[in-house]
Amino acid sequence: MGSEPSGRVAASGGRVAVALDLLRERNERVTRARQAVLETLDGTAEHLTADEIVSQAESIAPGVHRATVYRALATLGELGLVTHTHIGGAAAVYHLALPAPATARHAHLQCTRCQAVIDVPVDILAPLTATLDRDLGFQLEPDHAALLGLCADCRSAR
Amino acid sequence: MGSEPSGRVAASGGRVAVALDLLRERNERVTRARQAVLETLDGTAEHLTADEIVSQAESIAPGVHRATVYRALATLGELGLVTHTHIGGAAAVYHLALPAPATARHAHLQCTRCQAVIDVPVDILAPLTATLDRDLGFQLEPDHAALLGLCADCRSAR
DNA sequence: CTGCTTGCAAAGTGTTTGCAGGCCC
DNA sequence: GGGCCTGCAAACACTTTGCAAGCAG
Repeated sequence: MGSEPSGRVAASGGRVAVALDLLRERNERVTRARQAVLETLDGTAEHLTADEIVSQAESIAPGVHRATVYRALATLGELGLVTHTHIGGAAAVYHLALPAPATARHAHLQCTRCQAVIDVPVDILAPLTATLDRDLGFQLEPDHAALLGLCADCRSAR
Repeated sequence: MGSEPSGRVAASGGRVAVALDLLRERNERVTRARQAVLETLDGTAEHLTADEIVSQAESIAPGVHRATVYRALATLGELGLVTHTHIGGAAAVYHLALPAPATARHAHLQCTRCQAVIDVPVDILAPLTATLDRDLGFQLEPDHAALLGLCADCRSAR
């Protein structure tokens, strides 16, 4: 399944390795729990909820605790390595913000009927971002909360 | 304080009265709890959380229960009389969607630093709404979730 | 060693649900 | 009087926190 030659993380080039380096750089400790969280996030293109991260991290670092995952996500978030998005009023989803914090960012649309989450490039929000900036001085974080509405399927279905 | 001549709700013209009429029209029951919720929402220009609505409704209809307020808000929401907005990952805020369901709607910006909530006319989101509609067939509900970012004050402060 | 991190358990929000009784129509 | 609504309590989902032990540096 994995593209790594061995069971270990690649020594260079991998996003996890980059993240771990940044941890060391900031004098944050490199722990099994944090590695497991980073590898989990690196291993999926999906948006993972904290609970899903717990499950998957569990298989990398058995015994890792839910609370620890939350704390790791908070720390990694403060360092800018991980971002989260609030989906409606429910659980937040997390993703790795690497290689560059501003690259490949996407916003989320969620359907209020079927709950589907649709990724859209942040570009779509660029005009709005500019407007809010110009008119109100508000610096939008376009990927920090999902936009809610009805998806195409549910619109035609009802 | 109030602009009503007596302690009772005005027989006509009041938003609460309009809402109650619509309830009857839909064969939904007009109960003390629902009235209290509507009057509470009518009485403030603020965005109220469910908990704040409970407190204030309590003084109109003593003994009204939290769960009942949630159910009333759900029912009123389904009828289009009340809308709610998810503010970040925290409690939703509710407002009366009257007189007309599509009038005076506003979106919410929330500052991720100072938590302030800023109202903006939905017009600002019109271009985005049009883009999402055209490109993806997604029907945005611009006031259903707050947009997160940094407010002008916090931007300059840091 | 020093103290940041973890595991555990428990508490804290915000919201929903099952049930029996009560009120609206 | 029939059935929708309510009050109550308990459960629920997500997240946070206090504390003692553990591991990173």
